[in-house]
Amino acid sequence: MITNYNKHFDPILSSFLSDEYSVTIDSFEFQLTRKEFEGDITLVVFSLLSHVKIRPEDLAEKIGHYLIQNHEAVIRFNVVKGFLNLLLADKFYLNQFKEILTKPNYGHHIVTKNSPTLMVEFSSPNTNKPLHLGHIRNNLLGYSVAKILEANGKNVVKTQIINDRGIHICKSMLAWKKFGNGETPKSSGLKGDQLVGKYYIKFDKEYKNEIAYLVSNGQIEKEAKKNAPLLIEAQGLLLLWENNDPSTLDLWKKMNQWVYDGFELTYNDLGVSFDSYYYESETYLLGKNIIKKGLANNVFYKKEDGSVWVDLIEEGLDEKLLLRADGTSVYMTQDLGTAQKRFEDEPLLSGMVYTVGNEQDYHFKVLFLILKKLGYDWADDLHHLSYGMVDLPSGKMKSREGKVVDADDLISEMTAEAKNISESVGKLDSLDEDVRQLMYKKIALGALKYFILKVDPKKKILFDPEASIDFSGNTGPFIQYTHARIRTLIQKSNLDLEVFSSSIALDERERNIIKQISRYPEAIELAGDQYSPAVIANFIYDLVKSYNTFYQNVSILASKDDNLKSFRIALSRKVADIISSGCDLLGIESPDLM
RNA sequence: GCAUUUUUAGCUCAGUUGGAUAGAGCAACAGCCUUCUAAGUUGUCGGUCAUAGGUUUGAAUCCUAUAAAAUGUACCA
Repeated sequence: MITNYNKHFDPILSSFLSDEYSVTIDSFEFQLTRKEFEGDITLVVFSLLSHVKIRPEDLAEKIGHYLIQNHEAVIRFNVVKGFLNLLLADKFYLNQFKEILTKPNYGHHIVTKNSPTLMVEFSSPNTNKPLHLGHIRNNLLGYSVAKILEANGKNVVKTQIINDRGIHICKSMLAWKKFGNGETPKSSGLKGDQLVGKYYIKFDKEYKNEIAYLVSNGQIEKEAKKNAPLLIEAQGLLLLWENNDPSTLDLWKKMNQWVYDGFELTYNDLGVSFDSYYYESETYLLGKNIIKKGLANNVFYKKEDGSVWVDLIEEGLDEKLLLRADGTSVYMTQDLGTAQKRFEDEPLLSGMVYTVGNEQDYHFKVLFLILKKLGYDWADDLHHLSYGMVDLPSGKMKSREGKVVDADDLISEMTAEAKNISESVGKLDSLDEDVRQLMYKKIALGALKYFILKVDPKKKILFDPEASIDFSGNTGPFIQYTHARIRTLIQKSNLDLEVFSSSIALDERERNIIKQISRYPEAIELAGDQYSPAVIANFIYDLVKSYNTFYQNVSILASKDDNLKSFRIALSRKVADIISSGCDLLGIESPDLM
């Protein structure tokens, strides 16, 4: 179904049906005509039959005749079963195109101070290990969705909650203390997050050794896992941290800072950024006041041992623990508190989007339900942007075991590959060395981002490091390349003004392009409704395909007719603008040269 | 066991929310660079839309059952 023709045809169809059959229908269903039939758009007549009791062919025929006589855009029609195919005048498309040209930020809704504010949370890393491919998907998705929501007229606050405390952080701290010999990012030349990650892996290795040793001395594995000295020591460190032990806090701050510095570099490479930050070390005690409130309202209840629970069995879920018997909070408690805090921090906030993997579908279902039960009016405006895992052929990535596709490694490998390919096809040779290096990176990231964003978020991605990511076909570089080609074409055209009259006979390919670009606003809205960059990616790809067949078959600059040439350049420019805009929504750069 | 999600060409994915004869890329094969950039383009090959029922004028799309896979299943975060 398409909607951008409704404003042109709904009124006239509506009045026809009311005059002829005394029925009131004010919206009609159109679709693009299949290429094996003559026509541009197709009115699907079937859905009208419940109101008008005649054969679909007859109704279609009548409507067709009426439109020819009463709507200047319709020049021919044919009827196949219940489908009324309408052929529209070139002038209609030219006018449509001219209308598009007058809208500077075509497809984007304007954001004002009064627009609703949304918080989009993504990234949310642990500070004990570097980012891997799974985090890349999270970052790209969150960032792109934030952009898409902006394009849909929302004020967006991009935020992340940093998981900077807990036993896992203490593990890497302890390993560094014991085995690090004072190693720093400076002394080792390692990126800070890589360095800390190294000690997280080191901990796991030594810990496993200890378990093996204990088991060989007769302990059961389950016991050995609890009794290993390293684990006990790490737990001790967590206790010291919670009691604000100065030297522990110092080490914690120092190592976290290394990680933040390292992450910053990776975020820069990925081109993502944030407007605000939340730290779990500051929020992990929040939420207890909500528990009190819930108890007072009988939304929650207390068990004999003093633990607090919520009963969601009526909603088809389970009972969920909110506060342990000893009064300490759990993950859910924190999230309740953090949500509330954010609405206090941002007075204009009207909703939130959580970019978190589908492992936590259940958690967010429960979280949102509890907030709703507690009566927060914003509880209906929370959305869990759930996405599938990125798996390796060998299974799940496990950073403890070092079985990951490291984000930094992947980016540098792809940059090297972009360089290889550029050199072998002889592109970019004219550029300076440093500009060229930047270009390789833009192309590499274009490939990576598109590879990830073009698939529906909820589907899992299987990434084969052996196969690597393509640079030709349905890929980011293909889109970037088409964009660059159009930009140089425009430059070579040397036209000061792209003004043209409406007396042009359009080529079928040109009509197709106009049809496609006129649907860009729909695509942006759909992407926003579905929180799915894939919608944009696929839209842009289709447009690029259409433009390429046009480009391949029409010598644009060779045209003797200035009017036609102006039109074609204007069309090309609009296509380039939309590609560029779409890439921007995906966080992909679209260089003018390539 | 229960819950959620996924299943479309050899591989990776689309499929405009129920419309006509299901589309791309990769891979394989055959063409197109003296013409605006060949990371391109034209064509060939490739389909029991997991399976079986149902609803409907019409189903890859909605419902039910079955199968396979992934994830979750509460005092980890």
